[in-house]
This record gives sequence, structure tokens and C-alpha cells, in this order.
Amino acid sequence: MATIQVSRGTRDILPSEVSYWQLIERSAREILDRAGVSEIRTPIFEQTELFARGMGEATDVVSKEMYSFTDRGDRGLTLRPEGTAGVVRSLIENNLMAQGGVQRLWYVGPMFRYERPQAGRQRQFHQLGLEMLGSADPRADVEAIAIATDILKAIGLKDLTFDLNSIGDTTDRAQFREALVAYLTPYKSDLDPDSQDRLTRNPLRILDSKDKNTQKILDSAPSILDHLSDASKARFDRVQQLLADLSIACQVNPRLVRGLDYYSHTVFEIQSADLGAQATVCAGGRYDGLVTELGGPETPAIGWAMGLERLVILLQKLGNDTSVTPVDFYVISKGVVAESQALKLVQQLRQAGFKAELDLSGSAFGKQFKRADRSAAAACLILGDAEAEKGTAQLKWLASGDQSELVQSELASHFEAWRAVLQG
RNA sequence: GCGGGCGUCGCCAAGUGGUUAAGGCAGCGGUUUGUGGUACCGCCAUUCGGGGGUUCAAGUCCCCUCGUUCGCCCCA
Repeated sequence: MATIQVSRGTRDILPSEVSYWQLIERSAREILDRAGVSEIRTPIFEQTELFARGMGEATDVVSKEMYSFTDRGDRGLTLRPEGTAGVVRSLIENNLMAQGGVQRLWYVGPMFRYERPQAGRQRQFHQLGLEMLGSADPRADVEAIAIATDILKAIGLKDLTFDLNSIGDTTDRAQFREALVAYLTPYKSDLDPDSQDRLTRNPLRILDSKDKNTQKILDSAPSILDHLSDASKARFDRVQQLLADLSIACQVNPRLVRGLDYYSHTVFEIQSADLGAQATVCAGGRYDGLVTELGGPETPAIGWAMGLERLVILLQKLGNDTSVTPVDFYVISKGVVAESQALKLVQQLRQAGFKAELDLSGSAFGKQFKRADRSAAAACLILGDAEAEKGTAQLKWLASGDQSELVQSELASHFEAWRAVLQG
């Protein structure tokens, strides 16, 4: 086969699917705008160093999933694998934290990770994310979360589960890590191979192993929640209280840890049971250390990202497609003069705010009527040689079959009446 | 990166070694040379993701490859 296909892990978003994307983006924009969140657009590639430092050298994303390349000037660049690092870089670079206060920002766009594709996971995928910087207040966590749940609700998703956890601060985590390793080491040979490996490299991640036997061993393992400092504990309690005040239902999951190094305190994950292995639809958490890690002033922050492909999959399963807005006028014509007049009428209709479609086939009127029918148009405008000569057009309402003749130059005089008919 | 399934027309899909690759939807044309939605008729894959092999004979068996899908890893 000589035809060129899309690259592995990428796909086209065809017109039949695009209405779902628009629904998501429209709903999100509206909610974010009401919440005083500003959009930010950062480049799709950045210096490789940014992601390596931001996400953590040892993370899978950085160590084996980045689309990195060298440009003609020998610069080491990477297609962004996530959105947060770029936004934080921009904030620092443009000194946006200088005026103090809280920065509320959101972004949407493609991200890139070199992974094996699966349903709900591609090499080029899209995320919509929120970043709130400059407040360590637990209310910031809850405000960010509430915006996420509002968006999910607005696009009509239900039956999502919301897991919440606190992974404390660096000290809490170090202590817990020690306790966990101490507990697990005697069981080392009983753990699944991946977890055995993680025991030294990243023990916290053993907690969300899917291996049954490992999970069994974890049943009596120490819990992060018992290793939080009093302050961290109080903070987490406050977050839960505030969520309850907003009637946002969540379940505390002490085994929830996140993949990227920069998280601290609040972490959360919203999942759907209808997505198979790629269940997470929105996830995020607090990242108080990231801004300084990237060379900026000490700035507490919380953020999240949603996977748009996954949301689209869920919407498609719900099936309330909103893509077809019916045509108001379908314009058919035959003959050189009539055809050019028809083009003009279409133009006038559109400029007046009607949705008009022009039949370009030049085929027999019978065929053109068939297409008018299929377009689900309310009315059909007909121009043939006879009308062209008189400067008129036939208007036929397709549902009733009522037909009348009008003068082309007086088209605008009918607009008001048509609008009334089309709205009724 | 690892393991399993699948790959026949735009879509759905029969076919499981014998040869002319069913059928449905959509599309196009006609019955209906300027009036649609129904009905009927016709057309629509020298080819079965690609390449190689086995065989007198392959969409049907084998190998490789590409893609896809499910799971692992990881993650949105």
C-alpha cells in the first residue's frame, strides 16, 4: 500500500466527532471564565531540560516517553509531554508572580508521549488543564477541584469516582517511604516483579500496583495518612471538610500516589468505569515545590489536567450528538444565469444569519431535490432558466410542500417572516 | 518496552485451502428530460493491510512487517 497513513499513536478528529470536542471546550471556557481563570498559550516544544527538571529525571515520562530532538542549531528540544512545566516556565520568565496575589490560568492543547497506543491513550493527545499559583490555602485546592467537577458536570458526565489523598510534604513522605520499605522488604520475593524493582527506585508507586498478591501484602502496610505531620493532617482534614461543604463527594484513597515527582499534599484522581484500563479522566494535585525547582520564587500551587480524548469517548458512549444543525435554505439551480444568481442569494441569506447550502452538482432538479431532502433543510430555493429570466425564484417549504414565487431583488423583505417561521 | 486478540469496498459484514470474493447501509445512475421524501431496476473490491513462503490451488496455512485492539508498565 503506497498511501500515506497517520503516524502511529496519532489520529484525525473528523467532522463527525468534532462536536464533542467543541462541547467540551465551550463548557470549559464558560466555567473557567466565570471562575476568573485566564487562558494561557505556551509553545508546544520546550527545552528538554525543562521537563527533565520539572517532572523528575527518574519518572517514566521523562526517562523513556519523551519526543525529544535536536534542531538545526543543535538545541535539545522536546515536544511537551504535559502542560504544567511550560506554564510555570512562562510565569517565571514573564515575572507574572511579581504583582503578588493568585494566578489562575488554564490551557488546552496537544501533548506528546512516546507510549504504546491503546484506547484512550495516544502519542499525541489533548489535555485541558488548570493551574492556580500563589496560594497555599486549602480553599485553593477545593476551588480548583470544584472547577474541575463543574466542567465534568456541565458536559453531562455522571458516574465518575473521585479519589482523594494527601501525600504530605517532603518530610512526611520521606518518613513514610522508610516505613513502607521496612514493611515490604521482608515480603520482597512475594511481590510482583515490577514492584520488586520499585522497592528501591520508587517504593510509593508499589501502592497502586494492580497485582493481586501485592495488593494483599499491602493490606496491612503502613498508611501515608498515619505519617502526616500534624500540620499536614490538619490541612488534609480541612480540604475534606471544605469539599463536604460544597457537597463534592469523594473517597479518601490512601494508596493514591501520583506519577510525577512534583506533587505534595493534596492529590486526586477522577475516574470513569467505562474506559477500561485508561480510567482516569482528570487528575492533579498540589505542587508547592515546582516553581522553585524551575528557578522561580517560592510559590505554592495546585493544578489538574483532563484528558480530552477520554472525555470524548465517554460523550460518544452517551451518544447525545449535537453535530447536525439543520440547514435553513437549500438552494438548487440549473442554467448558467440561474446558477450565478443562486450563488448571490446564498450569500445574502448567509449574511442575514440564515444557514444556507448551495447545490453545486448541476444535475437534474429531481436529484437536487433529493439532496435538499437529505440535508434536512427547512426550505428549498429553486432557480431555473424561467426564474433567471424573470429575476425571480421559487421558494418551497419542504415539510408542507407549499411553494411560492418571489422576486430576487426583494429577498430581504422576507427575512423577518422567515426567521419567525424557522424559529417556530 | 512486554504479553494476547484482530485486519475482506466509505461503514457493517459472509467466507475456515478449490475460484465468478455473498449480503446490508451509504453513494452514483435510471424508471421520474423543472420538483423531493416511497417503490422498483442497474452500477459500485481483477481483490481480501503490506511483503515473502508452503501448495497443482490461499482471503483462507506459515513467517516477517505495518496498523489496530485488550492487558502490563505508565499516565490524562
